[in-house]
Amino acid sequence: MQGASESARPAPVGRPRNSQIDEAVLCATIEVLEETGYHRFALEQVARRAGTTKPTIYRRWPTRQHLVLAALAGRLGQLPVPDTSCTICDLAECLSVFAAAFQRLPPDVLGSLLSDCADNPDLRAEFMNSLFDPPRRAVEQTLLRAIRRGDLRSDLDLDLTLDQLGSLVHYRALFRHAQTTDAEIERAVENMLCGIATDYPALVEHNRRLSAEAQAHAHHIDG
Amino acid sequence: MQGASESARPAPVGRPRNSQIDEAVLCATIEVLEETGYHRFALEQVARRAGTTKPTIYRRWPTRQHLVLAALAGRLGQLPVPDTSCTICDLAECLSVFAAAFQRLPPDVLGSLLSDCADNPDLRAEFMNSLFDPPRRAVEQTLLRAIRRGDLRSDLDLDLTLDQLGSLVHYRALFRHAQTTDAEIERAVENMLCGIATDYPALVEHNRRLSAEAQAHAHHIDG
Amino acid sequence: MQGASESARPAPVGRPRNSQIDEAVLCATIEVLEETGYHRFALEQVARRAGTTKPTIYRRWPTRQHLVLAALAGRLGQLPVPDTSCTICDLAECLSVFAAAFQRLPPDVLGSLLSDCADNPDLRAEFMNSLFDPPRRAVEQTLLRAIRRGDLRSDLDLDLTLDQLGSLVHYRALFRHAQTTDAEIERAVENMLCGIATDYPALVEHNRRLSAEAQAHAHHIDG
Amino acid sequence: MQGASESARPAPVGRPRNSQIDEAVLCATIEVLEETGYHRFALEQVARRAGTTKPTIYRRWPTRQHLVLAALAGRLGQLPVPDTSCTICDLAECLSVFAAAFQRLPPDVLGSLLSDCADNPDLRAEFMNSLFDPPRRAVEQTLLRAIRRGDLRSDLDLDLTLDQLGSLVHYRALFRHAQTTDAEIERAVENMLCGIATDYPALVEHNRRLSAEAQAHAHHIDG
DNA sequence: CGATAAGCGAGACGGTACGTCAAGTCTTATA
DNA sequence: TATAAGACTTGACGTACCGTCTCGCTTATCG
Repeated sequence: MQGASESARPAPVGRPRNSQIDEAVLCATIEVLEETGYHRFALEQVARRAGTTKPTIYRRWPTRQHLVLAALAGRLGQLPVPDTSCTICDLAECLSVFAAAFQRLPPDVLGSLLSDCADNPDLRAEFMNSLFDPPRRAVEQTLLRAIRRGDLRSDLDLDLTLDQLGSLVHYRALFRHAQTTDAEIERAVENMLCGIATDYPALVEHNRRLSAEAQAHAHHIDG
Repeated sequence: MQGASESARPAPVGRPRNSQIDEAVLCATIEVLEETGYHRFALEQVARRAGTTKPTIYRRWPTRQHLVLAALAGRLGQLPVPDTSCTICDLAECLSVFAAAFQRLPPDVLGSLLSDCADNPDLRAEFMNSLFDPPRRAVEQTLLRAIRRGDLRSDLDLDLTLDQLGSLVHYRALFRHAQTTDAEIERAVENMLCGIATDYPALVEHNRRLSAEAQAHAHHIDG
Repeated sequence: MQGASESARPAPVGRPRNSQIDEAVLCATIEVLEETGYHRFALEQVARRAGTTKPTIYRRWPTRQHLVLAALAGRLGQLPVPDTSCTICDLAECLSVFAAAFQRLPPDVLGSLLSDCADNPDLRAEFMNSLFDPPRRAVEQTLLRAIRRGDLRSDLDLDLTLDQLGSLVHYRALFRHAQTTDAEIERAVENMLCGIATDYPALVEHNRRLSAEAQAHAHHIDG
Repeated sequence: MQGASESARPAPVGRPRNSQIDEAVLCATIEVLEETGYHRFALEQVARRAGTTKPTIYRRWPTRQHLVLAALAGRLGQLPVPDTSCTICDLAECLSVFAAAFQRLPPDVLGSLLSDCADNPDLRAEFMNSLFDPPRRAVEQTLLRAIRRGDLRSDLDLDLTLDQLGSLVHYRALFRHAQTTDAEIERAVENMLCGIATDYPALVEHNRRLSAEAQAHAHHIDG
């Protein structure tokens, strides 16, 4: 029963929108973005390529940023979040899927777009919601499940850990300074889970002793 | 005899440049950047504020990007790399210094600038060299020292680890999604050094068993 | 059947141009020209004064020269060519009308504009067609009628005669070294029609004799 | 009595000017003018070609216009004014010499230069004095001699007649719409001396009659 | 079925900033 | 003190997109 729609949409009077245009424009947006980059990205080009015109585009997306955001979000789609009982696999899988998706993005887009959203809070929220959060949320859920399962320390700082894992997705997509293969992702997960120190307690002890000495030294000077 | 000319800089003939202008322009660049953001950043404004004109600016920096890069790099300056015998302190100190420096940068600049440098390899190299690499190199040296000292696993993947630590600097400067306090940096270093798993070997074992099962299952289906 | 549209103008698709802008710009052009002269003539001033912007002007006239040309040509308008049976009146009338029109032009425009058109043949042709030829053609037709009527010598060199009369229009407009009143025009026409010599045949005879002598002298020397 | 100052040149103290520079600059000016035309004429080009710099040029000629004027005037030099007892030869000779000289000038210079001088009276005077007057003065003297000799009508309007002859020099140099050969000059002189009408008195009579009729007609209407 | 309302292609419009060019002036070091 | 070199201020250039507007036309739904 669509009774729900009784109060719902504002009665579609007039000529209905041609939804093929939406698709054509989003598609053209991606193409132009890939060919010219975000700078030199001209809406007029998008319009021409999509076989339409600027006003028709502006009727659908209020700003260039909204358009690009929509196009990119569409491309990311609804990526699946794995849920096995294996913490290691789940993490690796999450990261792998998203890293692949982001590496397919045109290289200079993420940064520019983010900046262009900087002074409009709503837009920024939309950016975070559609491009930043999805991989983070997927990893977050995996981590929470692992904590509940007792696989991870319960006093975990989630945000922090998400950054340290997420850097493989966004950070590398932005700076493109290194490849992100599956092997690398596995190593990263390992790093994260078991640490990189050979003997952490020893390091802590050493650190504690130094601090004490430093303090004593300071006292000495003060006194 | 002007044997002095042996190192022979190109002989400063003609009216010398007024170095006060360099300073004034760099300074004005930062100001305008902070007030208007990178988009809306107009060279004419910079010129006016520095009490000079566009051609004079273009004589010094070939493009807007070069100018901004120079201004930001100048602001980062030569940050100190600590070197005590304590791996934990050194890492925390490095990250703290750089995180503070980057958090002082105008919010939307890093991303836009990066993108604007995308299609000019030289410019991009300069960006990486003056804004991306410094903190990474500092951390890298600290890590290498720690490996030599035997504090860290010798098979460490440096790039990967640098990302997982560097995310606190660049990644957060870019997305501004979370605070980066000293306490947080300490926690991050701890995460990195000792890992977040409660019992890593057990996780590995579990993972191995699942993989074996999956393979068996696959066989079963195939056969 | 669209047979009607066969002669049809190219179908005015898109938003039509605002013809008030054309007028305002042409008008502003004349004003700025008169106030600042052709040098110091700034398109930005014209735009501001016409209440519009540079791009809008460039959409209509491809170069500054085209614009100025159009403005001046418009001001000359379609000047009438008199046709009575009286050669004297017709000539005087022609010249008078055009001299008056050109004397109203801003003083430094004609020369500069002409020079600016020098290296673009099309532009130069347009200059000649709209500012140089009209008075000449008017006078030319008057002369041709007079020849047909038998009032003028049939072996007349038209171009030459046009220059000798036209100097009152263009030449004086350019150099502004002398007034051109109606009285003066009448005197000029008289000069042209009946000559300035008291006894032309005598002058010719004298000239012939001298030439002969000179030749003889030369012979004498040679021999 | 300024007798004292008669020897008194300004005391040649300091490094003397290198007069070769003057020549080189004037020469380079002509060359650049011929190659690029007056528009696109850049002082920096002149300086480079003359092996010197802008300030050195500005020390000698206060403006670009002064420089160009000097260069052109130098090229015209002191042209000779013929003086035989033959009015026809003298006129033709004068015009021929000057027409040749002006036709050698770069094509777009005269007009632009004239315009650029428009708003500076001194400069304009200098222009008139060095480029406009010389041929006119030569012709003027020839005409005056001819009047004294009784060859020309004594009530001659000199300015007017000078324009009608001078058009062959300046007017054609400006508009370049027609060749000026010696044959043409002879024809022009003939035109001027004996007129182009077949029967001038008849034309005058006709004109007088028409005027009378017109007046009568007007009376008729008025009354 | 014809009025109404929106969608649409086309392109004009007012803006803003761009990066470039040349003018004419100045400030050095050198001759 | 003139010169060579080149930095400097000034101001206009012509171009490129922006995001909005105004047309004439098409395509729906509603009265």
